[in-house]
Amino acid sequence: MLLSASLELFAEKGFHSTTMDDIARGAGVSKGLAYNYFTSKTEILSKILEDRFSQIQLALKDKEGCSEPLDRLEEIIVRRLTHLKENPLFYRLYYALFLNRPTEKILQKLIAKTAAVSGELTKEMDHLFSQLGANNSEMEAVCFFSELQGVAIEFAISPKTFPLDDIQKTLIEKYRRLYGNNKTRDK
Amino acid sequence: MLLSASLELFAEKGFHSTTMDDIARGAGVSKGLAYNYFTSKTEILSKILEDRFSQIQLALKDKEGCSEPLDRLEEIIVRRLTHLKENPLFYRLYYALFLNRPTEKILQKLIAKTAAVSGELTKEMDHLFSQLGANNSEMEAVCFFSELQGVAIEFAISPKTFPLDDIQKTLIEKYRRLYGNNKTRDK
Amino acid sequence: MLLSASLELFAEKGFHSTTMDDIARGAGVSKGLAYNYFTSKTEILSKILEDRFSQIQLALKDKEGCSEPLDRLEEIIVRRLTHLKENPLFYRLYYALFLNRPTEKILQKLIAKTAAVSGELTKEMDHLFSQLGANNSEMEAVCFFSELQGVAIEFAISPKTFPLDDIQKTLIEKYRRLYGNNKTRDK
Amino acid sequence: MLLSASLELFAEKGFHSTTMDDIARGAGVSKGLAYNYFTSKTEILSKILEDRFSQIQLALKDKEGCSEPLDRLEEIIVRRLTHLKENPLFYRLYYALFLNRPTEKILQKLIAKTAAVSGELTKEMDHLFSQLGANNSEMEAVCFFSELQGVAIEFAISPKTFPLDDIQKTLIEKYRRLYGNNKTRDK
DNA sequence: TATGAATGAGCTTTCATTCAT
DNA sequence: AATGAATGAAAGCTCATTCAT
Repeated sequence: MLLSASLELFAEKGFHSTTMDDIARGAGVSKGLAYNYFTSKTEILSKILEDRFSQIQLALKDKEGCSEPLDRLEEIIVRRLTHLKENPLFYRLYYALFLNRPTEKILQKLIAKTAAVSGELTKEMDHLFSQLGANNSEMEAVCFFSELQGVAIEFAISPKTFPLDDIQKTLIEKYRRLYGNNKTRDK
Repeated sequence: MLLSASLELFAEKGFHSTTMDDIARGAGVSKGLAYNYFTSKTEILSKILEDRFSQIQLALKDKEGCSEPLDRLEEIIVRRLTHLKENPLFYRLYYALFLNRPTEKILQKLIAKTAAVSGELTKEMDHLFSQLGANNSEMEAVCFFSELQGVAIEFAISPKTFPLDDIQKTLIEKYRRLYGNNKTRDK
Repeated sequence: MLLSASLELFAEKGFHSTTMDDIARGAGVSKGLAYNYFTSKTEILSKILEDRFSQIQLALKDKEGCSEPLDRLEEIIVRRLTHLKENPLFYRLYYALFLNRPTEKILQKLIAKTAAVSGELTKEMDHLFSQLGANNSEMEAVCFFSELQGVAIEFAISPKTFPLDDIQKTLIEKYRRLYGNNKTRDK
Repeated sequence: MLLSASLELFAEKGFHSTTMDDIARGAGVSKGLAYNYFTSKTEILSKILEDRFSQIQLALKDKEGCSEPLDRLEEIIVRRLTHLKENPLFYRLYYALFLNRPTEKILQKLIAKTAAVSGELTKEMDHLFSQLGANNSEMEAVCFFSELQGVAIEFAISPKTFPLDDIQKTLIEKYRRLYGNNKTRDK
């Protein structure tokens, strides 16, 4: 309860503009009780990040099914955007943290961790794009990753108005058009 | 001087984590003098935003040259990413502000303004994509915009390591492949 | 149990640095239960003081035996230092309280009481020293009292390393040498 | 100014019972300004200790003059009690700290330092007492040291009523009587 | 009798802002 | 135009005390 109230406030107002009074009020408890559960405001933030972090890893990892590369690409897009759709607040907070790197050691570690995961994912995409016959699969992977990130951020900023489902379709279609013919071409 | 020092600090540490002492020290002036130039820390931020804002409008507006749609698309990408490359700090600050909406009225207005400009741009892109024969030109425009945003943010976060030039090429090539044949098809 | 745990903690960390959590944990009971026995943290402290206070009075009072003044002096030294050796924690707490006078009324009263007892004791010593032929028996008494106090504090601070037994011997010998010959001289 | 106000308050009420508001009010400045001078309440305390510490070392060190041992003993007593008379508040604070060892690292170090100095002094006294022909010069030194400490504490607790000058005389006379005849005896 | 979750007053500390110089 | 000492409101956090169970 406290964590979800905090997430909402952190995402909306930012970590620093959110006071412990805000959090306590938001969670319907006293400030003192909040400090029974967590030792500091920073710890609340890091717990939020940790909690979702494992989820994200599970949700986003390419399951390396035996399916076609293009299907896997689609699957990756869908999985990522679905997770995004279910956690808009978290992603908003997460990207905000990324943008102005916190000074706290713990948070820096967590952020570094997620960056490492993104790096891995990009490598996997690299492989996938090379399978799809991309000229420069590495750049293609980075580009793809940034693209998804961009969509994620736009949605995170205005989850109510951003047409995520349509964008998802558009994205998938785009990549199908880009790489759908390669194989036939190769033949 | 004061504005550029502030921009650097705001971008790096975030608005709230930057103190007026930091700013004064960074600009090599006294705190008192800073308050002769600006009435508040918030005003410094809003001046930074305003200053760049006109630039951005000039730099990014589609000049509606008579050239081919595909060339115009390329031009838009290049112009935007060039501007980004020249102002990484500003973009980092800008996106951070977008992510945790400030409570100050002035800042909210400025943000709303830039959002409006983005909206216009998206409309223009809509038109462009329809010229290019996109099925759903509106979504295509939003998607394109998000894509650029994503690249921008990735670069803003790590301007030294992100391969912006390569990504630019990749992006352009991608769109050329996506829409390059449409016309011939139409013929 | 609660009182002895409290004494240990108060003596070691000081009254203010000891929390009710510390006390409850130290005594192996819940915080709530501690408040069933005592109405406040201050009350715990005052009960500790009161409890030992009667002991002290009994233990230290000069029994005015019919023995020789010098023997009585020795007896007083022994009695006091023995009591000290058996209650190092209490003395440490007691002297600490004396040094920074607490603001609570109850504690002030208790401290005033013990001061009164010390005053009485000093008077008795005055009498004793005049029997022993001291020039300025009153100052001698105060001096003696301070001396014992000093030894007590040194021992209270580091009960494990301070050589109390040897010091006791030294003290006794010292006073025997100081006043041992007086009588014979007087003869 | 701030340091002396703090010393007064710390000595009177104890470190923990003194708030930064008390200190600021006592020094006639705002709380904020106090934090311009010192980074924390603990730092104020440690500065007080450090400041006086060098004084104490200078004031108390046995100058090892060529004079007679007994004269040197007297000199040591006089020097110490004079310094005490001039800094009653400091000594009160100092002894209080000694009694309930603070948890802060810096303070512990300072206290350890002073303890080391006391140790040295005791060694010097050991030497002096052996010169004076004491049976057990080490214990005699410890005893002497405790004695002075006891007088110091009594005075520190009630500087207005404790007859320090008379006690000083009494002490000196006592030691003269104890060791004054030794030499002649030896002859 | 016994618990520990819950409270809130009060503490230390920070920092945007002011102002005497 | 320029300084930085000074302010005070507000933040994070602690802990004696209460209370539902």
